[in-house]
This record gives sequence, C-alpha cells and structure tokens, in this order.
Amino acid sequence: MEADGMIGKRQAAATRGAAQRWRRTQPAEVRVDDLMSAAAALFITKGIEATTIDDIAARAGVAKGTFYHYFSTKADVIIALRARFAQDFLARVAAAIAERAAHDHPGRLSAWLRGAVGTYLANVELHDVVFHDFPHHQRQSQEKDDVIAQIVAVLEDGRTAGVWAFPDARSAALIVFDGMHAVADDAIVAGTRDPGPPCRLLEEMFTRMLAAPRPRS
Amino acid sequence: MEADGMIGKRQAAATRGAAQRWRRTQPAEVRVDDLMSAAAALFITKGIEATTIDDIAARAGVAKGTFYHYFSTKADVIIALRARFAQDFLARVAAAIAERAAHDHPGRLSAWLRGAVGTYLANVELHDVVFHDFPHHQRQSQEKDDVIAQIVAVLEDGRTAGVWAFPDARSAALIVFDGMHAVADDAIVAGTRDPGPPCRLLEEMFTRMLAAPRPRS
Amino acid sequence: MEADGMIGKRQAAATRGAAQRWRRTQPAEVRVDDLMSAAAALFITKGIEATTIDDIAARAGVAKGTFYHYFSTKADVIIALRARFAQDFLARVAAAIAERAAHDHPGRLSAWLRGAVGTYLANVELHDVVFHDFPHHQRQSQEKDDVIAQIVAVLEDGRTAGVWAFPDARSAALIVFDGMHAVADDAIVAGTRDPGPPCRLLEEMFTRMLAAPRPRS
Amino acid sequence: MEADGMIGKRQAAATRGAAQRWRRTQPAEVRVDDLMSAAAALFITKGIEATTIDDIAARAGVAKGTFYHYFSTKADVIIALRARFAQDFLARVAAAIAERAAHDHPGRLSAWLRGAVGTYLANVELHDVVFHDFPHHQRQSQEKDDVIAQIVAVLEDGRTAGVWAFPDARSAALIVFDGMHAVADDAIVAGTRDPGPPCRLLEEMFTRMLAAPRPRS
DNA sequence: GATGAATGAGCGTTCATTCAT
DNA sequence: TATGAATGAACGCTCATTCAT
Repeated sequence: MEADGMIGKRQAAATRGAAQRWRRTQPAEVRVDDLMSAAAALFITKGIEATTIDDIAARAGVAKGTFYHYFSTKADVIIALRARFAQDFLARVAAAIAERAAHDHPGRLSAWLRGAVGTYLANVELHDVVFHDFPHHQRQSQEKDDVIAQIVAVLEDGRTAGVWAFPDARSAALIVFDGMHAVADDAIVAGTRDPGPPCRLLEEMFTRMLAAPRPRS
Repeated sequence: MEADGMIGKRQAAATRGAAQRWRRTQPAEVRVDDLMSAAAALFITKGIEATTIDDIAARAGVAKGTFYHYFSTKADVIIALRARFAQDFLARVAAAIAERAAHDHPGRLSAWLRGAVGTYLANVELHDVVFHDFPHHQRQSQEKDDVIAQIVAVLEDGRTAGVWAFPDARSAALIVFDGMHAVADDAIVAGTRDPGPPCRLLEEMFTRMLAAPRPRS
Repeated sequence: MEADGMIGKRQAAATRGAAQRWRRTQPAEVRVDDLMSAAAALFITKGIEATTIDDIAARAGVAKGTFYHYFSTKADVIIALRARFAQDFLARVAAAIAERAAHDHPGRLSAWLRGAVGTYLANVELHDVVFHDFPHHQRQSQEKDDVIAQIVAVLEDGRTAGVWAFPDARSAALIVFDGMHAVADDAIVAGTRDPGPPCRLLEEMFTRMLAAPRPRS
Repeated sequence: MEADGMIGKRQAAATRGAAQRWRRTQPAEVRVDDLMSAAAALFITKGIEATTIDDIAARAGVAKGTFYHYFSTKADVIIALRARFAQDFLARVAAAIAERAAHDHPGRLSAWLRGAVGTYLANVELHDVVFHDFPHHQRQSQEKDDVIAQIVAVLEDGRTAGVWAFPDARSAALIVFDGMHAVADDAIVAGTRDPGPPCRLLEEMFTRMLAAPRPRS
C-alpha cells in the first residue's frame, strides 16, 4: 500500500502551481480533489462539526463560493469522501485477492483479511470520519454492500470447491467484515498498528468458523 | 422483555402529576428521568443535531433553565442515556444467561445471543442514537468493555470445561458481539424484527467457530 | 391627528430607562414595540432590503437574538407593522366620522376623506414600506378589506337615506379608496402635504359620482 | 387582443434555432428579447427576489456572462420590462379609442375602460411584477404619467364638447385610472377574468362622476 | 460576442448558555 | 429549585458581479 493513504493529493496540488504558471481557473476535477482533500484533513483534525466551510475553502486555497460551485452542502463532501474511500478500499482489497491463485481459497480469504485490516489500520481516522461521525448514517449503505458482495464471492467459491461450509453466505460475510473491524479496532486501542497479530487471530477464528466438516473416515 | 423498551418512564411521569398533587418542585431523580426520556424520544424522532435544549425542556414540561440544573451540556444527556442503555442491556442479557444451568455452555451462549439480539432489535433507534449518532464517539468505551467482559466470562467457562477452544477470548468475544450486531442490522434492513432466524444463524456460525476439535478416537 | 404619527414610541422607550432603574428584562409588550418602531424607522430610511436584523436589534438596543424572541422572521415584523398601521388608520378615520351627525351623509363622507388623506399624507413613508415595498404583496388583504367595509357602511347609510345612488357599494368604495390614494399621491409628488386641496377635489368628484338623481319636478 | 399576452416571444425564439442553422451568436435584439422574456416568466413564477441571474441566463439558454452584456443589473431588466409593458398598454388602449368616432366622447371613455381592463386582466401577473414587486418603486413614474395624459386628453375633449364637467382633469384621470385598477383587482380576487361586469360598473360610476349638469329648462 | 469558473462580502438564522428574579 | 428573557458568537449559504480565455 502506498504511504500516502487515502487522504488525497493535496501536496501534489500545492506543488503544481509552481511548475505551470499559476492559473486561477483549474479543471473541475482538480478543484474537487483539492477541496475533498482539504475537507478530509480538517475533518480528521478538528472533527466534522468544528470544521467550517471557510476552513475548507481556505485550506484548499479558494474562496468560499468556490466550495459551493462543487458541493452543495457540507454533507455532500462527506458523501463524496465516503464514496472515494469505499472505492479505494475495494480496489486495494481486490488487488490483494487477485495475487492469490484462484483455487487457493484460504489464501484468498487471508488476502482479504490482510488487505482489509492493513487498509483499515492505515486510514482509521478518515474511515471514522466518513462512516461514523456523520450524523444520521445509514445502517444499510451501498458502500458496505459492495464490500460484503466481495466477501460473499470469495466464500461462495470456497464452498463450491468443498473447502468451506456455512448456512448462509451473507451472514458469514457480515461476521467476517464486522469481526474484522472489531478486532482491528481493539488493536488500535491496544496501541499497535501492526496488522500481523490481529490478522493471524482473525484467520484462525474464521478458518474454524467456515471449515467444512472433515468427512468421517 | 417488557413492551416499554428502554425509552423511559415518561408515561408514568405524565400520570404521576394527577395522583400526587402537582408540585412544581419534583425530586431530582424524577426530573432527571423526565428529561432523559424526553431527550431520548426527540433524539430518535428528529435526530440529535436537530433537537434543541428548548425541545427537550418543552417535552419534559420544564423551563430551559431547569435543564441546566441537571445537565451541563447536551452531550451530557447522551452520555447518561448511553449509560442507562448499557446498564439495561447488561442486566437483561445477564438475566437470560442466568436462566441456564451453569454447565450448559452452549445454552449460555445461546441465551446471550437471544437476549442480545432481542434487546437490540427492540431498541435499535435508541441504540443508534446513543452509540452512533453522537459525533466523536469513542472507539473504546466502558460500555462496550463491560459487555465484552460478559461474553468473555461465558467463553472462558466453556473453554475451561473443554467444550470450546479459541486462540484469544477477547477476540472471540469481539467477533461474537460485532457479528451479532452485523447480522441483526441486516435483519432490520431485511425488514424483519423477529429475532428467531438471525439467532439461529449466529448460533450455528459461532458454535462452529468455538467448537473444540473432537479428540480422535 | 397627533404629530408623532405612527412610527412608534421609541422616544418614550429611550427615556424610560432613565426614570426607572435599568432593567435588562422588559415586558414583552415593550420589547415588541421597541423592535417594531426601530424596524419602521430603518425601513423608511434605508429600505427594507437594506435593513438588516442587526440594524434593527442595535437600534432597539437589544441583542440580535432578542429580535428572534419576538419575531420569527424579517417578514414577520413587516406584517406586524402593517397590522398596526391599518388598525391605527381605521381608528383615526372612524373617530373623524364619529364627529359628524349620523344623518349628515355628505359630512361623513367628507370626514372619511379628510381623515384618510390626512392620515395618509402624514404617514406615507411608513405606508409605502408596509404596503408596497414588501415583495409578494397580496392583491387582497384583510387590512384593505376592513377599510373598504368602513366606506361601504358610510355609503350604504347614505343610499338608504336616499341621498346617494350607485350600482354597487363595494365598487364605489373601491373607487373612493383608490381614488383617494391616487390624488393624495399626486399631491405628494406635487410637493404639497396640505390635505386641503386634494380633499376638496375628491369631495366634489365623489359627490357627483354618488349623487342620487334629483327627482324631476 | 392576442392570446400570447405580453410575456414575450420566447416560443418563437425557441423555434428559431431549428429553422436557421444554430448560431451561437445572435443579433443583440434577439438576445435582449430572449433575456427579457425569460426574466418575465421567472419573475412571475418565482418572484423577483427568488429569481437569480443564473436562472434567467439558463432559461434564455445563454451563459451568465452574456446576461451582463445586455443588462448591467437585475433592476435593469425590470425597468426594461416595465417600459415594454407600458408601451404595449398605451398602444392597445390607443387602438381601442381610435375605433370610436372623434365626437363620441362616452364611447371613447368606454373604449379606454374596456381596453384598459381587458389588457390589465390579461397581464396582471406581469403587471404586478414590474409595477409592484419591484422594491423602492416610484410613486411617480413616466409610465403612469403617459397613461394619465392619455385619459386627460379624452376627458378634456369631452369637456370642450360640453358633455363633461369636472374641477380638475388630472384628478379626474387619476380617479379613473386607479379606480379602474381597484375594481379590476376586485374582479380578479372574486375569481372572474371576464372584463364585462367590471367595465359596466366603471362606466356607470364614471359617467355619473363626469356628467355635465343638465341645464335647467 | 460569449463563456462560466471564481469571487467574497453579506445576511438571516440558530441555539447553547447565562443570570436576575 | 425553577424560570425564561436575554445574549451574541458562529455558520451555512446566496448570488450579483468580474474577468481571463
């Protein structure tokens, strides 16, 4: 995983100005990115509530009005940030899984766990901001559903191959996902950001949970 | 579980006035309770942010200043509400466990699950308000720790008895707790509030996860 | 008509403080009055749009929040001001009419005209503010209807007595009312605030308009 | 009177594009007309205040900057709209008068009334927007003066011919004009847009008001 | 002529909190 | 204890207007 995490390309944006002559007008994509990154950084530092639109605009180096060109509301940025986070998460984890052989089901689950825990530990602050601190969050969200679908796919493959057994793939996936969060959170509280130990624990627990009963000899 | 849930004794409070001659001055305990119940109801209905101290005071039938006699801040009420919720949760689940024989470990786990899912499903709105909608929530909380300790106790007993095996009791408990939430949430989204099906699924998954390997004959 | 017009009792309010020891808390009625008068003065001077709530609060000597204790919106004050204006107008004109004998129909009409023109000329600025400058004004308003009803009463009495004749009392009243405004406005533009000349013109025109045809001898 | 009223030729403008190949650059006159019509429609629908320059530009199918090529201010459009309205009103009424014989004074007054009421009833919304909803309207306006002059001419002719008598032509004209508005407004409130009944009432009232006293035999 | 991204002063409104009674 | 009028800092959001392309 890259060191920059998911907070954004603000630094790059700041440097850009020096290279090419300063243009007051920027491509929409760049402005949006700058604003989102500024918002993310502030949300993490001061919290969502305490961050004002003025703060965001100032940090992005634009006028307040410019913020409202691209977002219609403070909540809007959070939603965009959430989408960006989820997209990133999915992509990283998918890449980790893809490194394992298609038939290596335990390896794929392990890859998911390591990818997920690693990404999560590396971006907890942003994760919390976009998924928890936002009032009136949804119990059900497209974002979570996408991740669950990803796990379900891995599990179903393993079941088809006869390695795993479980009464309901979705429930199993939910337990894997939320169990992962719980154990990772505990690791954070314990003060470690090394994904190794929690991953090993999770692998062992979930391996037991999913293992197909050994056929009697 | 009583039908009234955990929202409070507002109804009782309302009736009280009739029985005992109306006294502008009420025992502190009663006032606090009225205010908390009023707050809970409003938080659920309109959300925390949208609920003003005025709203709470009005619903509790007191002046705004009175609110500040008992709570120093809006956040204060939420914290109190959270404590009340957790206390209630612990008590109910403990009662469910106590109904089973001390050596019936699967039964005790099952009792925990049924108690927890049932209580949760019956009070989701309040749960969400006090545990999620409150900005700047803590990853770590005394409340959650108490519940985890409760599960750990059940699990350790089972392990000591040789029925269960797992690498780390706390991690196992975390997976049980958060897995329970995840599956219960999914049931809510699916539209059912019948605790039966999710409980059965959880029992099966966790039984597999915790089962001590059968000794080879 | 008193010289103070309808703008309010702000002066009195300002003096009050000196006499009785300064009380931060004032009776609601006084505060409302102070705020309305401050608003009226500012609306006249700078226009409604250009007047901010801050301006109003400052001129009334209270904090901005206090304004919102008594009015929920800027539009609210305008509506209140309109009601106060209309009430005052009706009262003054009614008083003028009451000075004439009940059977002196021309005298009563004349009294209405002189009362109306006088009051209008003495308060045009406020009149304009509350009845014209307020966007989305209503073609139909309770206020105007009340005044029309007053005129209709005078006209009907005269018709019953056989002094006047007209096809429709309401239409006649409308022409009297709006004709009065038109001629008074013209006088203002012409630079005079002496109600005499326009009144005489109006009396002559309306006398002709309403006169019952003399029976042929 | 044409069915399209005075709102503008937007429809024509919309079709134009199809016929002649689309030219980004349009003759100034066309652009101005498109913008005025767009503004008028929006002012009527949402009110002046609520209509933004963006709205107007969007509805006219041009960029915001283009608006500022042709008008320097929002108020500018209103003034232009007012002039266009008044010009139209005068023309229509003048045409109606011209249909009557030069010596038919009652007929000419009647023509004025019918033309005025008809035009007014057919365009009230626009009328209100340009003459009332515009903050800081003028008591005195070139537009109104032109109309008054038109009525004065009719009245003076009749007086010269000995059919009418009145103390002051301008006052009489003002009463006719504002009386017309008052009665027409009342008809609108009453829900009818048939100009017949209000016209008949006005004719009778004004005929009485203006009639020269019959010489005694 | 036409564009539309950028601006930023400005304003209405909210609401937690205080405090004199 | 209880009240509720008064406070005033704070913030989200609007939108007319500019100007580089």
